Amino acid sequence: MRIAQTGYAILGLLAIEPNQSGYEIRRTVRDSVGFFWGESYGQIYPTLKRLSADGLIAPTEVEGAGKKRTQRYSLTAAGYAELQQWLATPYREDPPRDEFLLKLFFGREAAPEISIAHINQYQERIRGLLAVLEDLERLGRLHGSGQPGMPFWMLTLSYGMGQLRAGLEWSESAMAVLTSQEAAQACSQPPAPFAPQG
Amino acid sequence: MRIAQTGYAILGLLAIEPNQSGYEIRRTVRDSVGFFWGESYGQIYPTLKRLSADGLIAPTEVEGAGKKRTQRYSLTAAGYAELQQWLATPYREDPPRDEFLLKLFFGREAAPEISIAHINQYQERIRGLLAVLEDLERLGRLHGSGQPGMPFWMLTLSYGMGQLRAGLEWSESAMAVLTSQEAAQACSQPPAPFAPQG
DNA sequence: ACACACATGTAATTGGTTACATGATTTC
DNA sequence: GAAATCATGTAACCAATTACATGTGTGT
Repeated sequence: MRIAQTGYAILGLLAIEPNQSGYEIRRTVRDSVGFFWGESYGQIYPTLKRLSADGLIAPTEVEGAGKKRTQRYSLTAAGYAELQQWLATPYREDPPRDEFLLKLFFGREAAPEISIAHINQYQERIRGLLAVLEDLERLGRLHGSGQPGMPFWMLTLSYGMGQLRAGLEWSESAMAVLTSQEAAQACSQPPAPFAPQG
Repeated sequence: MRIAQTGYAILGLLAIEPNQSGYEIRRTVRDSVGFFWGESYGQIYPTLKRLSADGLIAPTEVEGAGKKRTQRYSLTAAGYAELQQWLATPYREDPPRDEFLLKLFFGREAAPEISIAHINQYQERIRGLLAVLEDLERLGRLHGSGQPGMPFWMLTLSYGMGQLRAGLEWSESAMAVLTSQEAAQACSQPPAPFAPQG
């Protein structure tokens, strides 16, 4: 009966909106929490089976048949209890792994243009995400009254926006550094000595 | 000859400081890039073997023997080339998974105190990290002249600090929201209906 | 006719963590 | 004498991604 993160994500989404299929859950994830959470079909469908077998969710509605069939699920009381218990425990602080920062950290082993390209990639992604979050916020303000989860959703949104804006600001100063004399000089110095036998 | 992230992390660290053992590499990771990167022994030692077999690193120094023995490695020319090639490719944008935000997103399914506890946990972690980064920055300024990688290291540091400070600021406003009438009200409303068969 | 969204699922692979096992050396 | 750090390594496990397989319905 051990449940992984994906399981709790599904329980939570079904608590907000019951009677969803695997396909719909995945779309909901993408469109609402996509900027801080992701799920793939390869994870969702088996997890749905598992949660159902454990009695934490139950199939509610079936539409169509055979290859064209939509199976929807809802939370059971046990599933809701499980979700609440999970919510009540401290969140897991998993080890960070940021390849962007790692490449930047090693930046002096390459030409400055390489790091500049990474920052460009970063800025593009950030700007894209920021646009998405702004849309999300606007939509939330319009259609969101009556939705009891809204204050919490907005909290995650404002978190994301704060992080993104800070990242964008930093990236400007990073650009300044990378186009400076200092960076060019650092990159032009010879690398540390190698071992023989290449 | 396919190398994973851990491999590149090791190559990069050996490019900065040659002649390091697995143990030292792990310490270096923890103490210098620990706020955005982590490595475990279970990953480091097998990877060192592999990189060595592939000729990207080579054993340079051995100290002691038997159970007490330190095996150090350095980059080969091929390893440095591999590192540079990796640096020159766009960084991988892996799917985000932030359990903190997920729990906060589902916050209305629990009592407000639950979410407040999460924010407290968050603030504590952030403040701890911020202190670490400030130390790191101070140390860098003192002993860091002559280190050609310094500008890049400082870039990752300022990135981290920017993110942390933005997070801290956000957390204050989040606290205000969570202690408000609005939050209490949202949490007191009944959950969405369950399926039968619990 | 073609592409895209709908819809469910499996299999292979990966890249990692955690726990375990062992022992020497240093510090309090 | 206990605890922490130094030091290397293996085995079990895990949760996830990716690619594959299959087919329907809708819009252009």
